Amino acid sequence: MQIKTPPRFRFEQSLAYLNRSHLEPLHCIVDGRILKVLKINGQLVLISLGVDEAGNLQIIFPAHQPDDKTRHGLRAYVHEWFDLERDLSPFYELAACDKVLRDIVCRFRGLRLVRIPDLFQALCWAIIGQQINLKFAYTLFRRFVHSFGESHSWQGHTYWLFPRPEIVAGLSVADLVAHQNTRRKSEYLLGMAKLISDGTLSRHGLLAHGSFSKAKSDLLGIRGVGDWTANYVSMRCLGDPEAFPAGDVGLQQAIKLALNLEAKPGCEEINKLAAGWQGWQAYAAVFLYRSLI
DNA sequence: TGCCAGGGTCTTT
DNA sequence: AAAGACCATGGC
Repeated sequence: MQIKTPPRFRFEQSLAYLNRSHLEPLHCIVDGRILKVLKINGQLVLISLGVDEAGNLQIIFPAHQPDDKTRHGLRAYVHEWFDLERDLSPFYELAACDKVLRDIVCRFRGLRLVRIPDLFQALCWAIIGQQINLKFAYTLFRRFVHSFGESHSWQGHTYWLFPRPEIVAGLSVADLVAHQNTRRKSEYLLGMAKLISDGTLSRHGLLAHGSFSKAKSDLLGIRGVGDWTANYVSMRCLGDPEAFPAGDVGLQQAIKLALNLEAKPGCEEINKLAAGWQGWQAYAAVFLYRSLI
């Protein structure tokens, strides 16, 4: 199966982002291809995703050939996963004259906003990652997936699906604290799982008003979701191009390196720089994150 | 070893 | 509204 790619797309750039931690539990990368199990419309499918000679995305099914409906859903998933439907020309124009972005965008040309289509997964990843270093965040995230997710083995390798909110909603705070989550974060994760499993919170519901700012304010109403998390989820899950987690220490670090500053810039200074990124703040963040790998 | 890490809530002023 | 206390644990 083939998926035509848009201009300004280089699979390897997004691949490098996806390959930044060997603790990543939801996919593995072998010989430039992503191996991952997905559940599309209730159908399990193992995919191997890479690029063909023409530079288009190519999906191979190592296990079972899916039916047409599943293929259709998979196509939509990949479009969203790599943000293929966005025309990035305005961003590249903007970045070419920006002192922070110019060099970085040149170095990582072709990178896309790699999205986390599943809202529950995006929220959990953000919450687990709050206030701890990225390596520890991956450790906790992996432990969470391996403990409560669904596994499928094929040819000696085990593939994992992210835990369903109904499963997590049935856990206790103690279950999550035992995994070295803080008590607070455990409460947040359980609360989130309950909101999603009882239907109060959904990705569709967040986007129903067609307004990203409404979605962001709805997210902010959830316990455990502050400015950083609301922006992170708006960016990675909802695809809001203007979402920008300004307080992020990683972004601060990236800007410090890009401008060769002596100290990390504060929120105020970052917002001043970001004023020139209107409409493309999320892409600025994506390239800044990428520069740290 | 002490500071830092892809923050957030709750309380106090 | 703004500032401070507290959370709490691994990484380096």
